[in-house]
Amino acid sequence: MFADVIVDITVSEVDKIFEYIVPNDDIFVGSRVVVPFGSKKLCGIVINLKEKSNYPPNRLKPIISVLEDSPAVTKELLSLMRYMQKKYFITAASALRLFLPSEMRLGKVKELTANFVKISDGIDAIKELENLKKSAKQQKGVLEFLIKNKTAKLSFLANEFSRSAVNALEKAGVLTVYSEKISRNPYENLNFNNKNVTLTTAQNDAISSVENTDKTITLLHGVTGSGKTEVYLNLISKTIAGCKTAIMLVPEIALTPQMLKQLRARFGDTAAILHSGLSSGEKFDEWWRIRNGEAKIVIGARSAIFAPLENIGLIIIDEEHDSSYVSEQSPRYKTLDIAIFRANSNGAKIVLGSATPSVETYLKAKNGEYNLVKLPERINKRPMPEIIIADMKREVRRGNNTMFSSHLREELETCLKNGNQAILFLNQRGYSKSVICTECGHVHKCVDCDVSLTYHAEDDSLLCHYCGAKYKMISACVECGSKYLKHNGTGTEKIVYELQKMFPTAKILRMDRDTTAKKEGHFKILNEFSEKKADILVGMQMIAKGHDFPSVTLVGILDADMSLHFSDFRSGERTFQLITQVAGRSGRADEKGKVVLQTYTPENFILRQAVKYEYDKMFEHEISVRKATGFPPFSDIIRIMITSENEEHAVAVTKSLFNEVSALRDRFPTEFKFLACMKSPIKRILNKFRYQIITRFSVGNDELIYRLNELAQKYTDKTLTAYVEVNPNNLS
DNA sequence: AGCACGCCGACT
DNA sequence: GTCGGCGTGCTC
Repeated sequence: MFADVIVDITVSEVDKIFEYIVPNDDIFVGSRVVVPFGSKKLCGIVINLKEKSNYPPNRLKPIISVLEDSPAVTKELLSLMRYMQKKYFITAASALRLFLPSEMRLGKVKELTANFVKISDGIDAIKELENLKKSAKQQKGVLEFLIKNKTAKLSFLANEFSRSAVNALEKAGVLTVYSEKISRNPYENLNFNNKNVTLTTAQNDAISSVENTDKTITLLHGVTGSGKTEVYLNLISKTIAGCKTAIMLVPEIALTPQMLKQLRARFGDTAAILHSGLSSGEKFDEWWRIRNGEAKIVIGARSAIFAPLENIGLIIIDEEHDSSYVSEQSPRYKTLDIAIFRANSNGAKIVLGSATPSVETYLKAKNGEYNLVKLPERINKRPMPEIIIADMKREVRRGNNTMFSSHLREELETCLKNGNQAILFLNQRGYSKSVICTECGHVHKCVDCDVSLTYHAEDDSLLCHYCGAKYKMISACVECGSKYLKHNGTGTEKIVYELQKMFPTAKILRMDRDTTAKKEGHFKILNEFSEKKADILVGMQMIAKGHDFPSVTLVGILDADMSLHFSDFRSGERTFQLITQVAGRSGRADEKGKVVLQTYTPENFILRQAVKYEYDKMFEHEISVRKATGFPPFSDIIRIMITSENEEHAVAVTKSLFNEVSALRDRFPTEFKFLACMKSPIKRILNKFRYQIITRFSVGNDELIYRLNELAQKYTDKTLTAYVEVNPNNLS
């Protein structure tokens, strides 16, 4: 027998099938194997078994070994691999890597073992207990425990009683110490409290709508606090009861623990967690629990969509509008594409949940392509928090040049006086956005990127937020030597500093990438805040996502304009989503929440709708603009990005690529709506110059996208990369 | 991606 | 005369 094998090398030159001789019969399609490849041994996946080979028999080599008794990759995932290969122009090997924990590359499988203790065979433990010396209290304890529980972890016994007591008993032959494979259990110290909830009529209606629709995808449009999570949990419960499995995706790793908590409370160990933040060992163990059917529910961030579940009945994508569902680095896949593929091959349903769906999704729901379900009211009919606009132009006119409007200041005072908590939101980390010389106007930039450096007061450094480079703070301008440097733009660090001056006794916490860098950093800060150990939490977008703080009564959005005037066709809807999400953090318990939204453009249409929670009006407005301008969802924006350390080379390649794409446009004139080439807005990152060709054409023209990919690949070599992005999240 | 094979310059 | 530079091409 012969096997078609994909070897674990992710370059396009080796993206083909290699044939091997199968030495014995314990092999399946999807099995992981070790094969000789040139002068090396490599790991590979069997994608086909056959009786005949096309390759010269004298050059065929045999498979060295089969790594597991059962196939690691299911047939469904193998066909997903082929789908992704075509759709995203990626190698089979890089698709397969998404399906397997990284532990399983190179065949370096580590299993975690622990030492266990049991009563030795043929020993009468009760008798031994009587024979113990009266002084041997610890040994007595160990024996009694083992009589009750049969086995125990050595580390547990050593801790609870004493290591020497166990040693003594082992020496006497009463106990045996043995080692056994164990599963790591991520978040095992989460405590679960199962509360029984009665569903509202709206929630029940939503559930039956998902169950009864003949459409694959349901959009669950529920305002913040409308109880979407309960709907998810019930749908999962019904899926499991029907002997099927479920995947639940949340936008951020930081949100998985609290979701897992709720799933474990209800479903126990059948819930598994899968995301890139787990240690590789944890990931490996959870992956196998899913693969062998022990776990039937998978919770995770984007990559959990590749969970090795079989017989999937339900896929939930919570906060579907979130940009994290699109992978920005290669392989650039869209989570919904994958979800639809898997739903189709399993006969599963997809539920997209959001308070502020992306306009693309909402349009499809309104057009009847998706089933649309609404949860228009908050649980217990709590009112939505009141959003007050603070006009910062007027503040400036009154001589207030701080980041705090008088309105926000007053609200903060009342909030603190009443012993409540506040959250302040700002989308800029660090102390100041940039450092500028007041004499010559030079802005200090990163050596490798065309990006201004952000000052971080914490360690008196300048940080590049694109490549992560860290520099010592300068004392004089590098251009003219002037000592008069000015900080431009305010970041979270500076906000904390100024807040502390305003409210000297208040305890303030800051949450951004800098303070959460350590493992479980999120947890620590959020816990501290929810335990009311701090009065004010200052942070970036991450604090806006799904965390519940019952005593928060005030939310301040310090700079609502920052995202609004971002030069991106999605900035309007993004701003609306952000405001709604942040506002949702306020007034969760009995007290009504308030939101102060600071802006220099209070007349802006999007802001005025956000204040009234008028999602539909925002949608109508956005969709009419997109229709008039031919932007998504009425077209796909395709960007070909050309990056190289050699600028001339990049320019030359951009030109020839542009000519080729132009020729393509001339052949399909009705498809193309726009075509241009230009320098990228950030023209250099990590010492690579960035040029781009931007085009818009008819929605879903996979054929054309494939051709552009072919063109881009043709120009890619060691010194230059060209790649295609479809509807990228940002165009910088 | 590795790695071997292979053809030209600086050295003991 | 030999060591080694990294260009080119192959891996079932």
